[in-house]
Amino acid sequence: MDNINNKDNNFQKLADLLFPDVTHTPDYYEEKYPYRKLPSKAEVTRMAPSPTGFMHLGNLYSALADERIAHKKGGIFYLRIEDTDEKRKVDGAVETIINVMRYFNIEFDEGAGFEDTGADNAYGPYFQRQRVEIYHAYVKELVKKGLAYPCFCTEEELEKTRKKQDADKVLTGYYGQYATCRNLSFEEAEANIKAGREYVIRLRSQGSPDGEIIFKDSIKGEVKLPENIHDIVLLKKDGVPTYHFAHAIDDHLMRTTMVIRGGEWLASVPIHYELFNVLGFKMPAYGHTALLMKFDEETGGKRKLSKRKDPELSLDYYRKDGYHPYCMKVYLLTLLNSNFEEWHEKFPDKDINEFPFSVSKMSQSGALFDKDKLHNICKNELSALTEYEMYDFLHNWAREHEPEKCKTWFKDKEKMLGILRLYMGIGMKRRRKDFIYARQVFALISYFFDFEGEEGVQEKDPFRFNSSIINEVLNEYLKTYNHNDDNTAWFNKLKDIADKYGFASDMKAYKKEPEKYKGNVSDIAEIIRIAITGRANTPDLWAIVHVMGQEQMESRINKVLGQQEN
RNA sequence: GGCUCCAUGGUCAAGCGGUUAAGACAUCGCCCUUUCACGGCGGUAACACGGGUUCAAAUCCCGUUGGAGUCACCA
Repeated sequence: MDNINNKDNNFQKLADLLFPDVTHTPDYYEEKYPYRKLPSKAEVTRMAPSPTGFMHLGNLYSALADERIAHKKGGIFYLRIEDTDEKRKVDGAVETIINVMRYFNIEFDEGAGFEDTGADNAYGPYFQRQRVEIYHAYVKELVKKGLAYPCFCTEEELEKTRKKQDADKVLTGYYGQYATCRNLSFEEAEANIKAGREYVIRLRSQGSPDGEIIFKDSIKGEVKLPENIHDIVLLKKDGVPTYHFAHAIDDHLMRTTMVIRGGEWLASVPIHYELFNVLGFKMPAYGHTALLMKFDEETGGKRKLSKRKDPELSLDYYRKDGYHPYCMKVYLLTLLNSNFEEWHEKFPDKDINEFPFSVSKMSQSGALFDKDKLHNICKNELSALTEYEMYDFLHNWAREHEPEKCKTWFKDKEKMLGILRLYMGIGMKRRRKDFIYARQVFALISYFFDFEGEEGVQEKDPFRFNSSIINEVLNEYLKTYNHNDDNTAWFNKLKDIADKYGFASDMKAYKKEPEKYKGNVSDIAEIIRIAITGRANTPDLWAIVHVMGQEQMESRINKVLGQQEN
């Protein structure tokens, strides 16, 4: 009995030695951060990035899930910055994160960066580095209970035992008999500290090697995992917590009810399980999302998105190319909830935020990022905009990414609107679907503007006839052209050209006996189209000429005629 | 390698013991069309393999194989 008391006493002494300045107890914080008063079923979720400022599609993917889960039932979605690793810090990252999320229409209710915005922010601070005294209070408590201890092992020593474990083919790590600092006496620890040796604080794991936990994941269902037996690091030598420990404290104190995170975290659930247990916290619900995958050209297989290897999947990239945020959201939602696509098609006019998002409908296996699908969605969504919305979207994008064109192309608003109407098929029976993203749109319509600088014919859309035919057709076209012709009269002239040079003006006749002709009226139109626009695919030619004007059209054709003669 | 998760067409996916195995993207063909598109119709194409359980298996169980994730004083 004396022995036990003595031991407890030593833990208390150790705790005071380690954390002489910690005055608050866990109870203080429990009271300071009470349970949130929220409607029933409302979830509290969060996004918790490290402040590198780099975000890729995968981050948006799970942030969107978090946001939907919180906001569909009046919950809270907040931003916490996990800046415990000094090396990862990048200036301005928080602003970047908030701005990127805002670009995609994902708003936080509170958190980092919202200190002066009138948000409640009652559960802050939201930067982990500003929370060290909180972490210390809890660690001190653990030390006092004998559930944590200082470890003085150096990196070299750790490396040495790891190698030995490897050689012996046993589990690597700091646990059991390998956890040498576990049983240091108070006096030894005290001597080490007085000698100025650096140390970390480790958990004294209570797990057993053949223990098993059954964990219920909101997405994956029941998962059997081995108990944690590692004496994991709680506080690094600079006194800052590791991710695991900070996660337990923060999500408990910030009263998070559901943690949606990437599947790469599933393997550390046993650690979190023990941590919550040892701290006396109730675990939040967890949903481990399937990772968004990418086809790897090198290996010919799938792998998770990597920020180093896939810069083209960074959210910045999508902004730079001018993908409309709404389209991105629709795409991600179709990946996130398999029934979304159907719902969206059924109720195209409903706000996508009204979709009953469901965690249980989330995919189990990793979806391959599919650019074709994204583009298809972009085409569809963009074709539903008005020309004015499109104008504003392009204008805003250009202001940031194409400042030159922003000045020149948008000088004549009516002209630009005319082009957009033409390309979007506004006023036609059906909308066209040519537009995918801003940069692509600019490339599509460039011939209306960069007329002088650009060469006539783009390589991928070359003429399919020889130059003498092209010359004949173009010359005849210019000769007979009358800017006052209406669409029908204009097209009849194309037919005349067809007849004159051995092309079929009647499609049905052509189909019956194609060998009798050089081609058909469609080929005539193609030649003229390519000459004027440099492209084989454009909207109605007559309309194009009436937006660009006769002069520009003629100048363009003459230029091609000049090239053909050389 | 240990542990874990996953496995339906090229891609995303419905499917929860009995289906002609949906749908979307991509692809191909036809139709519509005075040119480009849009649109309409149709085609090709899948339950990884092997054992069970069952009257009946894509569906449940066990193995195999394959893919992915993770094993830090990074998150």
